[in-house]
Amino acid sequence: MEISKYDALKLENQLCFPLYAASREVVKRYRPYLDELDITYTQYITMMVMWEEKEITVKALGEKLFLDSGTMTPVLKSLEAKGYVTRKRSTTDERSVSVFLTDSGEALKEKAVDIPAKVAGCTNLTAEEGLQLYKILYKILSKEGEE
Amino acid sequence: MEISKYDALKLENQLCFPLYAASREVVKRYRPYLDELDITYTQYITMMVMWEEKEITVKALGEKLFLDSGTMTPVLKSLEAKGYVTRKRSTTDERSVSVFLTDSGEALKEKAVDIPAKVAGCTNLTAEEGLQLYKILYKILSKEGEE
DNA sequence: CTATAATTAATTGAACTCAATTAAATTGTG
DNA sequence: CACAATTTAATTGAGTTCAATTAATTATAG
Repeated sequence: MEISKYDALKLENQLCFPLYAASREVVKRYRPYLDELDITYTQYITMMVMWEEKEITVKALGEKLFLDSGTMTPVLKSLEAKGYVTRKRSTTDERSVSVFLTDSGEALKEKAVDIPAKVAGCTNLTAEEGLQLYKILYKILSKEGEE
Repeated sequence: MEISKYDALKLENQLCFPLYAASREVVKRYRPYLDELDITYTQYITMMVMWEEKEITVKALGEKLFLDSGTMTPVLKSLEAKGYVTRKRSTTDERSVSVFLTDSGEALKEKAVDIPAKVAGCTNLTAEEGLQLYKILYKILSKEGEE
C-alpha cells in the first residue's frame, strides 16, 4: 500500500462525501410516503415545526431547519397554496412574517403520523448506532451554527 | 414529560433531519476553498473520482457518487467546458460515454491538495467520532444501494 | 434471425439550495 | 431628533437533484 500526498483527496478518505450521499439516499426513502401526502421532504420538515409551534416567524423557522429565506419563502408559499399554513406580516414588527398552522395543516398530521415508523428510523442501524449518529450529527450542527 | 402518539413527528426525534442539515452545513464549509478553484462541491467530488480513475464511464461515475445521469450530465458538461475532462462515446458500446481526465484536470489536483486539511476533516469531531460516523454512514449507504 | 427486453445517456420539468442583492422597517448612536 | 447600521423577507440567478421520459444501442428469448 503506497502512501501519497494525494491520499487525502481520495473519495474513500472523505467524511463529507458519505454524509452528503447518505443524506440524499435517506431523504429518498421518504418520497413514496410523502408522495401520498403530495408534499416534498422540505415541506414535510417544515410541517413538523408547524405541528409543534402552531405559529412561528420565518426567521425562527429557518433557524430551526438551517435554511434561509431564499429556500423558506417558496416552500411556505407552496404550503400556503395547499392550504396547510397562512402567512401574515407582523403588526408589531413589520419586517417579520409569521406563519400559522391551519386546521387543514393540523389534519395533515394525522395522515403523516405513520411515516416515521414506515421509514423505520430511516435506516438499517441498530439502536446504539442510531444514537451515536444522532449525537455526532448534532455535534456537527452545534459547531456549524456557532460561527 | 407527556407522551403522545405524535412524538415520532417531532423534529428533535428525527435522525434523517440532522443528517440532511449536517450534510448541507458541511458542504457549505468547502465553498470558500472551492470558490478559489471555481468549482462546486459536486464538481469537486466528481474530480476526486477522475483524479483516481483517469478514465471512467458516466454510469460508473454515477454509481460511485450515488448520482444519476440527470445530475451527472450537466456537471460533466460544466467540467468539460472548464477543460478538466473530455467526454467520448465508447466505440465498443455506443450506449456508454467515457469521461477522461485532461492535463488541465490533472493540474487542478495540485491546487486542491490542501483542501481536505483546510476543511479539517469537515468537522469538530474527535478521531473516534469521525471513525464512528464514517462506519455508520457507509452502513447506511450499503443498505440503500442493495435494493 | 427477429422481436422483445434491458441498458445507457440525455433531456425535461419541478423543486430545492444558496449567495448576493434589494427594499422596507427597526434599532442604535451621536 | 437624524442618520447610519442592522434586521427581516423577498427576489434573482446559477447550480443541483431527482423522477419520468426519450432515443439509441445491445442483449436475450423464442
